[in-house]
Amino acid sequence: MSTPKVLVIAGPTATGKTLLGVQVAKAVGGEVVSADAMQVYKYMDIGTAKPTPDEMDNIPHYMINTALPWEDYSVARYVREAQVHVDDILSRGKLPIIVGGSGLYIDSLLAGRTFTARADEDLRKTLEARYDSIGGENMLEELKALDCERAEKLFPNDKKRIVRAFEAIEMSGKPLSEHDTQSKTQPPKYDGIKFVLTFNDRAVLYSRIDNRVDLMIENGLLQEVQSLIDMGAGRSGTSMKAIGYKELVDAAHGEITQEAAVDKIKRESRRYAKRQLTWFRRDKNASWLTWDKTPDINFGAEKITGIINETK
RNA sequence: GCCUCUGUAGCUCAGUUGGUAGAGCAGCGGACUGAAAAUCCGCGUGUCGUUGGUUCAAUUCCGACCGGAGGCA
Repeated sequence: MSTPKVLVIAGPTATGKTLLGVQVAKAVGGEVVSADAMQVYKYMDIGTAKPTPDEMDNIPHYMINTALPWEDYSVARYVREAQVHVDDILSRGKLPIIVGGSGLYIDSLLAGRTFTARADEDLRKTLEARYDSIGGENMLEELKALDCERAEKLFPNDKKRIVRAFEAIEMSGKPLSEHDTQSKTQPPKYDGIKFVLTFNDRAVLYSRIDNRVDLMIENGLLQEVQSLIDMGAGRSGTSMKAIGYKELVDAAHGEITQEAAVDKIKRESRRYAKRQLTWFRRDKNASWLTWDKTPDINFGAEKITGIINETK
């Protein structure tokens, strides 16, 4: 049995992924599986640029609104749930189209990765407290004895990953590096035909991002954030770390002005787009679709459709 | 028109008692295996307004010019 083929449309924010995904879906008989770490949250529509029913245009979309903003979410959960949809689409003879900008989610889904369990709240808190009290240097030194390979890749300030490395050992009884190495030997679950969207000129991408943020504000992002606060979405949750939300929550608490918040959202979005590009550049199997001034959806859809039909 | 101040990185500015310059912000590159829109690592990117002069050497001193701010008229 050969590895099933799926289409991937990735790229930084504001490059036309949503529209292109739908158009290709219509052309080849596909359904969209979103790969976006923030669109999974219900009630977060404007700030995550979630596709509207209009934009979806009767093409089924999965992995959107599958979690609540106050829930803990993770790649592991994403992969588990998304796989079910991808397999279901395949079983009906249709093409799964993975559309999104969360590189880790896309790669993990294609690889069919499994993850070592996460710690319960208590263990994590204990590890974090230890990091805070003895410091990153010492913590890394201790990690060397348990998982040298992992420790050498990490920096003292990377609290999140250091804590996670200890946690993984506690939960699985083996070093994280061992798990990673082992997982790399697994054959991929899906064969992704990958496309990455971007702009020829970085400045064009950035000005689109700025415009998009202004539009989000016009469309009521402030109210959306306020209603999330009213619903009790605390600042500590993952969802409220999303760009556009954390800044406006700060503004709602009077810590920064609204104007400063909007500027920061733009800047953070630009940086995020840059990080996304770094991630996708690493993938040598991806084809790039480089727009000039504006996304040429028809051109892109034709090109992708052509390639899909060839590989059938 | 005259006088004073000012012109250094994309922006705000520091600095060189003459030996071609450095901070913050912005920006750029990279990493990433249960928080990933998260988290972390690395990198000054510059005809020092222009043009003459003095000098072994000028971004620095002097002159002129151009641009900006203020004052007097």
